[in-house]
Formats: sequence, C-alpha cells, structure tokens
Amino acid sequence: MSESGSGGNAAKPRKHPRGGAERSAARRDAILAAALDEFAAAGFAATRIDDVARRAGVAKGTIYLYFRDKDALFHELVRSALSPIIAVLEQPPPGEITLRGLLGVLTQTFVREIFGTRRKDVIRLVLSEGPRFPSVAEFYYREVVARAVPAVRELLRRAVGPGAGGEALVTYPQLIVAPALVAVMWEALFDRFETLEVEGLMRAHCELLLRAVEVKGSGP
Amino acid sequence: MSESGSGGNAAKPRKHPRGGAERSAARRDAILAAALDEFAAAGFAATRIDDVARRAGVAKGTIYLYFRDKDALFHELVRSALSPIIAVLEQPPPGEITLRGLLGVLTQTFVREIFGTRRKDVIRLVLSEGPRFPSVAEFYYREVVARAVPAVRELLRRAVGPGAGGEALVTYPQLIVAPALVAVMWEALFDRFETLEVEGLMRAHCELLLRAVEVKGSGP
Amino acid sequence: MSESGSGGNAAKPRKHPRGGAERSAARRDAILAAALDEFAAAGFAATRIDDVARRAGVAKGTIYLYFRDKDALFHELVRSALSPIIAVLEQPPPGEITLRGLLGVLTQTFVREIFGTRRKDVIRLVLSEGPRFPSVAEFYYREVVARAVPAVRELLRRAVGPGAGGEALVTYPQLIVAPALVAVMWEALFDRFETLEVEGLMRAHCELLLRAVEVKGSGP
Amino acid sequence: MSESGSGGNAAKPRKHPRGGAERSAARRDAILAAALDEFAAAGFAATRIDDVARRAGVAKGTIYLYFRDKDALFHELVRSALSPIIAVLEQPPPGEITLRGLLGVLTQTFVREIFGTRRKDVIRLVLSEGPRFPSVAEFYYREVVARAVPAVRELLRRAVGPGAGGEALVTYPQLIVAPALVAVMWEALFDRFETLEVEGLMRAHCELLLRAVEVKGSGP
DNA sequence: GATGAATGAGGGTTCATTCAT
DNA sequence: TATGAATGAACCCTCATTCAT
Repeated sequence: MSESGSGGNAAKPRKHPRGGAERSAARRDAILAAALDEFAAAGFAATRIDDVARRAGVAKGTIYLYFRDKDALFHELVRSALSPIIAVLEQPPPGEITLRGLLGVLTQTFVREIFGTRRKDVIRLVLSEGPRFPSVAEFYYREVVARAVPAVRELLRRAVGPGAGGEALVTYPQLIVAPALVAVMWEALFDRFETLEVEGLMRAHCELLLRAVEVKGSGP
Repeated sequence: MSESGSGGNAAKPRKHPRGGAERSAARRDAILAAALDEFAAAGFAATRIDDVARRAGVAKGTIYLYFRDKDALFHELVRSALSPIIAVLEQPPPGEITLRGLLGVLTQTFVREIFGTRRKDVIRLVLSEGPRFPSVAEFYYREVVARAVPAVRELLRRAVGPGAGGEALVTYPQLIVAPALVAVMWEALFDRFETLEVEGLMRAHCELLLRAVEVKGSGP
Repeated sequence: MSESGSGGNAAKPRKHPRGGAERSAARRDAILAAALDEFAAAGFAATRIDDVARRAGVAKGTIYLYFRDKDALFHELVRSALSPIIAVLEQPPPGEITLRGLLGVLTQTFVREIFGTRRKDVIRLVLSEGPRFPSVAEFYYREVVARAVPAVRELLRRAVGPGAGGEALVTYPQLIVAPALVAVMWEALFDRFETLEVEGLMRAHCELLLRAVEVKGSGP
Repeated sequence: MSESGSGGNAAKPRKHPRGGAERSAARRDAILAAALDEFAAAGFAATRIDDVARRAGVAKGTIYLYFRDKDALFHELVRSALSPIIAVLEQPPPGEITLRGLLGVLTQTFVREIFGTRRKDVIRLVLSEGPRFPSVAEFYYREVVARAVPAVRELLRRAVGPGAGGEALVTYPQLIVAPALVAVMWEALFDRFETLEVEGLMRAHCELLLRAVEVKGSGP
C-alpha cells in the first residue's frame, strides 16, 4: 500500500491474446496519460482512481487490469515518462565539444524534451511526492540523477579542458540544472501571478556560465 | 515555529508548569513543530492528525482548539515559519554593496536561516503542496517571492553598477536562488544516496557569478 | 416504503443493462425502509448510518451510492413516503358529497394509508425533526399541508352547504385532522402504557362533528 | 448515557452553603431556561452543551455542577416546566360545572399556561424526543397524561350529566386536547408559511363540541 | 464553587480495491 | 477483457465529559 519493493515494480501487462494487444497498449497509455494529468493537477494523494478512469475513458476496475494498485500506477508513470530521457543519457557523447555547444544542447534538450512536454510535470511529481515514495526517489536517483550528473561532469571536463577554471562546474554539475528546476517549479506555482520566461532564463543562465568559464578557457 | 529542537519534540508536561497563556503558546508551537515533522516526512495528505497529535504529545481534539482544521494547520505552519524571513525582506538594504558581499550575505542567510533549520522543509512543502493549496502558493508568492525578487534585483543593480554586464542577473534574479532550491530538494530526496555539500555548492555558485559579472565590471 | 414515489429525485440508480436496475431500485428501497425503522426508533441524530446499513443488509458505503448524505437520506425518505399521499390530494374530488361520507372517507384513508402503514412514522418524524430540517418542514407544508387544508375546506364547503353551521370547520379544517395527529403521537409515546383505540377515537370524533354540523343543516 | 433509570433523575444540587443558595438556584434556573431555548430551537441531539452554557452565561463545566449529564438536563427541564401543570391537575375540581364553562377554562388555561409560555416548547420537545427518551415519555405519561385524561373525563361526566350524549367525549377526552396539539405543532413548523390563529381555532373547537353535546344534553 | 483547556470515543464520509456479471 | 456496484478500512472532525487550577 504505502510502498512496494525497492525497485521491482515491473508492470504486469497480463496477456492480451490475439490482436487486442494494440488496443491493450493504447489503453495502458491512455491510463498513464490520464494519471499524469490528474496527478499533476492535484497530487498523488488527492487524485482518485475514479478521476483517472474517467479521464482515460475506462471503467475504474479496468485500471486494475493494467496496474496492481495506485502506487504501481504512479511508479509506472514515472518510469515510462523518464525512460526516453534515460536512453539519451546512455548515448555515447559526441567527439568534439565546446562549452557553448554543450550548454546549448542541454538547454534545448531541456526545453524541448521536458519543459515543453508533460515530462515537466513528471519531474515535479517526483520532487513533490518523492518523500512519500522512497522507491520512486531511488529510481529517479539511480536512473536519472546518478547517470546525468557524471555524464554532464564528463562532458564538462572535455568542454572546458584541463586546467581551465571550470572546476566549480565540474564539481557541481547540479549548478547547470538548477535554473531548469526553478523554471519547472515556478510555472507550476506562480505562473498565474507572474510569468517566468524560460527561454530567457536559460539563455541568461548560459550567458553567465560562458562568461565565467570561457573567459578562463579562452585566454590569449 | 519558535524554536523546536533538532529532532525530538516530545513535550508532555502533564503537571502544572506555568501560566495558561505561556502554556497555550507552547502547545501551539509544539503542534506546529510536530506538524512540520509529519508533513515533511509524509506530505500533507498522507499525514494523519492523529500522528501530529501523538508527536506533539497532545490529544487529537486538542489540535482543533488551536487550528480550525488540517488545512488551517498547514497554512499556519507555512505562515509562522516564513514570517521571520518576510520580516527580513522588509528591512531597508544597507548602503554600500559589492556583488561579492551581496552573494555572501545571501548565501550565508540561506544556509543559516533556511537550510540549517526546518524552514528548509517548509519551503519544500510549499513547493510540493502548492498545487493543492493555491492559497498557500499565493501567500508564498505574495509575501516571499514577490518581495524577494525585486529586492534582490534592486540590490544587484546597485552591486553591479550601471552598464555592467550583470543584466542577465538583474533580469532573472531567480538565477541566484536556483542552487539553493536544488540543495533543498536534493537533501530531501537523494541525501541517503549521495550527499550534496551545500556550502561547497553555494560557494561554487558564487564563484561562477563573480567571474561572470565582475570580469565585466572590472575590465581595463 | 418499497414504493419510490414518482416525484422523487433519486440519487442516481446508474444504468446496468438488465436486472441491475431492478436490483438497484430494490436496494434503494431497502435502505429507505431501514432508515425509516431506525429514524423512527431513535430519531435522526441518534441514528448511525451504520445501523441503517446493517438493517438494510448493505455496507455502510453502499448507502452513499444511493444518497448523497444522511440529510439527503432523510429527505428522500419523507419525499418517497409522502408522494402517494400527495398524488391523492391532486385527484379531483368526486361529485356528490355528504359530511358523513366525507368524514368516513377521510378517516378510512387516514387509518388505511397512514396509521396502518409506516407512513405514520414518517409523519411523526416530520413533526419531530421539522425544526431541524426547515426544508423538510417546508416540503411537507407545500406538498401536503398547503394542499390538504384547502382541499378539505372545499370539500367541507360542498358537504355542509351554504348557510349551514359548519363555518367553524370550514375556517379551521385542522380540526378534522387533529385527532389523527393525537393518534399518531399517542401510539409512538404512550401505547406501551395505555392503548388508544384509533378507530374508536376517529369514530367518536366523526360522531361529534356530525352532531355539531348536521344538526344545524338538518333542522326541521 | 442514553437513558437513566425510570424516573429517579433527581438533581444533585450539591450543597451551596451560606447565602450562595439563592445564587445557586438562580444559576440552575438560568441553565434550564437556556437549555429550553436551545433544545427548542435545534432539538436535543443537535444542541451542544456549549451553546447552553453560553446562553446561560456560565462556563461549560458549571452545567455539570448542576446536572449529571445532558440527559439529566433534559429530564429536569421537562420536569421543572411541567410541575406547575401537574400541581393544577391535582387540585380538587370545583363544584358545579357546565360544559361551556369547562371548555372555556381548559382553553384559557391552555392558551395562558402553555401556548402563551415556553411550556409549549417543552410539550413539543416531549413529543419530539419522546421515542429517544423513554423515561421522559413515561414521566410525561404518568404525571401528566395519566392524570389529565381521567380528570377531564370526570369533569366531563359531571358537565354533560348522566345519559347525555357526550359519551364520545367521555370515552375519548383526547378529543378535547387534540386541537391544542395541532396548534403547538403548527406554530413550530408552519408559522413562517401561514399563521394559525390559536384562539380562533380553540373557539371554533369549543363551539363545535358545544353544539354536538349541548344539543343532546339540552333537549326539551 | 467556577472555569475552560484538554480529552478521546464516536460517527459521517471518502475512496482504493474487489468481484460478480 | 471490461465493467461499476459494492465493500469496509481509514480518517477528519465534533462534542460530551473531565479535571487541574
């Protein structure tokens, strides 16, 4: 009920014999999409399975054909939303890198793949519900954070070159992601009061980093 | 919030300790402290009033003598924890300012007043539960964000001087706070897997900002 | 009970292809019947939903599938029990009327349709709980009293004829109903101490009225 | 909690030594008066001891110095309000009686002593809460009904004389009281929609009875 | 005696989960 | 497979009653 095993919440897709497999997968996706909508709007606890079912266009009981319980639904939601990103993190980094290029790619990727999609809500959900779902936090750490941090660190190392003054960044790659986090949270909480221009924010962030580091690395 | 101990708030003075008013205020604080512990650990919805009562060393019904309902308890928790910070934001800024000094003060204040206290958890709660408590989000925006952002912006303007290259920062003061947000979230979610050294993070952050901006302002 | 009236705003019996609808209506009726039993025995406030559920043979939560809350259950109880009577009040009165015939019909109707059924308890509940349920009192006034009083008055007018001495009755048709009220209350409160013979009471009442009025109208 | 013994709810006035006795009695009365107000307005169950205390101008705990519990308060309320009436019922009936005189006295007594006072509310409370308070119903039956019915019956017997046609009344003295009951209930429930003129109602009632009986008794 | 803060059992209501259809 | 009526454990909140002051 409160938490399943550490990480082993593999979905139980049950057998969907014959050609119903497609339909079945579509349903599963519809449920996940509906769950994201509802969880994002009201949080995990305040969302009723009934709401998810209604939004997904299925009956309440149907959800239990695809997910063991509400917790598993949440786990799968996070897992399925983040898998593509995880896959990206696995990719071997390209050969030549400049800091400007790296920051540009990271920023664009964030804006395009996360902030511009509903993954933004998944990230926020992970941050919000994490304390209640240690296994989700652990999954997110293991699959995303523990991979992204070293990966970015390695890319940075190559981008700023040995001896350059980017030690601060190399030591704390989190500094690169921080504004993205702010953007996600701001939009969810304060957008109705004051809009925060993400692209501007990220551009200003990159500009500052480039000044701080490139100056060092681009000496005469 | 007054001052609750680091971890154990078992306050069960069954006897006749003091005057009613003092005792009443102490009880209120004990309840708020207990509520913070519980809300921070499990989130608002998953916390039972009974748990708060037990941790505060009072009966369930007693909580309703001090707070109208669970929502009001949460509201008061946020309000009382953030009031001191709000008061600080009201203070007239000092006369002479350097960017280094400003960043140092902000960082130290953050570490001492927020990250080093349970206010860190309150901030995280506001971010987590905000979508479910529009009024809390609004309170936080109005009283904290909407004051802090312009205040920091103004201080920055004075610190970097006209014509200096700190426009990015002046336009997006959120960039200054971003790493603090990361620190708060990281500690709550990932600290058990990997520690994030806040002071180091903040120092690196400041270092980068100083390089990015001072270089501009101190050119030949 | 068993007969949900025509005018009842049923909660929502949900659709179920075949036998479901019947079963649903049966359940609704069972709950209403159980509620009447319990409310009549202990009053609205002292009755627990749990008791109603147990007596109806359903789970507590089931009641909330059929009625929004305890208040709505009470409202529906009154409404469904009184609808048939209201329907009768709508009927056009027959052509020729004698006072004896009128009193006989009214008495028999009362004994058969109210005193001989559990509607007697519903009436008593309305009287007892009315002050706490203004809307129930209003419903009862609008649908029953405000129709019955003029209807009886009109019938009386035709039965005693112009000039006859029945002005008292025509002005206060409540006098005709008064003993019925006494019968209902007496049975609920004092029957265990002393039985009140309803039929005798009503017969004596009619006899008195006939003597008082007919004497006037049938003088030599 | 739900019901005390048959009738033994004698108050426990505790000793109020010295001159405090008067003050004590006044307080007791104030509490009873407040209880009547509140019970009449909302019913027994929906009335909070806190409400009674506030209206009585005493602290909540004080009520428990005068009454064992909420039930006892209700018992005492009924008892104290009805005692004067009970006393009247004990009085030896006067010598010579006419039906007209009897009805006039009864009516005037009802209007003056009950309908014109808050005893009206007590009567209604007894009728409303009776099923939940068997001992109150029993008290009311024993002390009021079981005395009033035979008393009125005896008076009637003397008023209409042997052989007269008032057998109906003699057999069912309840018929005399019935309109009074209607008046009490009507006022509580329907007065806001339509006023029922008590005096007119009672006068019409008496008129009818006199016609029905005197005609018989005053033959040539 | 009076007070009213504190108590905690009790009950209305919700909602995740089950299961007969 | 899909459904949604039914279940009942859980939890918020109330309020009669107590008791330290």
